[in-house]
Amino acid sequence: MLKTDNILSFMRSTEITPEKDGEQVVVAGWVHEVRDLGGLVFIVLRDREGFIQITLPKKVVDPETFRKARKVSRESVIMVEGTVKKEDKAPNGFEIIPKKFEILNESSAPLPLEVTEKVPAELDTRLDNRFMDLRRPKIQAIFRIKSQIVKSIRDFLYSEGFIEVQTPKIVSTATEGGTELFPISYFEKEAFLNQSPQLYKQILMSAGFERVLEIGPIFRAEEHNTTRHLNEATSVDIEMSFTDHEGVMKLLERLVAKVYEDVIQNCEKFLNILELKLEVPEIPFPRITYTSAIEIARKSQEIPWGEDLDLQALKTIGAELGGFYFITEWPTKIKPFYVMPFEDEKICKSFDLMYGYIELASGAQREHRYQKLVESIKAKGLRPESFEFYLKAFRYGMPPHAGWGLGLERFVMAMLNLSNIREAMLFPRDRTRVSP
RNA sequence: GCCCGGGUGGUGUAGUCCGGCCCAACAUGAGGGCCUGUCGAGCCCUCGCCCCGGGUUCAAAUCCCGGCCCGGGCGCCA
Repeated sequence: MLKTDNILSFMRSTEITPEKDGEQVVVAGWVHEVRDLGGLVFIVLRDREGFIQITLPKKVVDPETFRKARKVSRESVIMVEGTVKKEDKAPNGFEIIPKKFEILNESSAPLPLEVTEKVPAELDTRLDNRFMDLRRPKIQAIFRIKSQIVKSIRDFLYSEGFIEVQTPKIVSTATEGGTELFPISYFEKEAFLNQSPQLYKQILMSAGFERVLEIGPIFRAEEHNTTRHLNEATSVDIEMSFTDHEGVMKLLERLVAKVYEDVIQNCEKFLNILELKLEVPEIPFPRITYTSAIEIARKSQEIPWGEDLDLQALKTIGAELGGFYFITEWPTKIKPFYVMPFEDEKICKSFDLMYGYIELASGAQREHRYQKLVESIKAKGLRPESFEFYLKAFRYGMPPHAGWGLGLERFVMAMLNLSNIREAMLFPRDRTRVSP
């Protein structure tokens, strides 16, 4: 029977070295492969950190253990107690000769996809069987790095005096216009899943939090079907009082550089698994105005001033600039109502952080003057009455403020050079997928 | 929403253009066997597939129609 003290004392693959030769250990994990040579059986055990070879010479191990081990199905969960043996012929220079070999849970066969990566699987098949897809070290590496990215973002922003908050995901109004919202059934009322914490983090500026951070889900009901859109994504949002767009751009580029530093320092193993070599991007990032950006885009297409940049335009600009850069001074009419215009009201204090042709973040100094804000809402064809809960916060002392929202999965995608944003989400929600 | 492309063993592909040589091939896998140094082990035997429904035809994986599902691009969007 399984002993609980074993569960508490088992070692992970990376904790064992050839120097532990002769020591008794307990290891646990999945049967990655079984190589049965007749009188000698090798079992490759896979755990969270790597692989361990379990070696069963017929003449050495007990016959019952030998029989059980050579018949165990791939991906079964096992716990092995045995002796570490220094062995140059074994991977990592050691192997384990088992005394006890316990099958904690037998796996069915055949498997829905190959964890060993001998046969590729399509993304759709992989996502349908994500629990197994995620067993592949390459896939797990993406989420180990994503975890580090989130930790790094938190650490950095906490050190800059940010307070982490949680704002509602169920909201009553179609907030910013632009994107489509998912309607939900909320008792007798109409409600939606929130597309962004924008209005709430601004209200918190009025509340005096001064610097807030939120990492949470956002929902977009767009019927897009591309490799860089999700219907549920994670947004890293910040809002900061007593600063302008320049202030939050500087914060953002420092954050990006810090995240790269931390990932390079702490995720070497996972970067190696992904065969990636990262460099900390140099800051400050180049800044180009919208007006000069369309000048570049005009090399390959017609584009009138005031139009949003389409993919073709962004590809032309991205090819010229490469890496990280900001596009600033956008036309006011293509940005949301809450952005602060310049003196010349045709352009606004809005910026996008780009990586190549991918938009990673978008931010601005916000309009904090009540009357101007109401006018701006009207100018977008929206009704100020439906924003009363928000506008109220601007009537009783709203400091000047600025902020941005960074798409976490897009950031992961950019850093790890993933070809599809779905790869950056454990259980992606797209146009057709709601399960698993 | 628009435009392309596609659905063949558990998985990934070939075959479809030009119907018959396909009661469908290859790899991986699964079941069994041999083998004491494998590390994508090797070798032998066996198992398993044409998305669904109509139609054309002597004959359909292949051609036509409808449906369902999926992928990509555009638009929109972060």
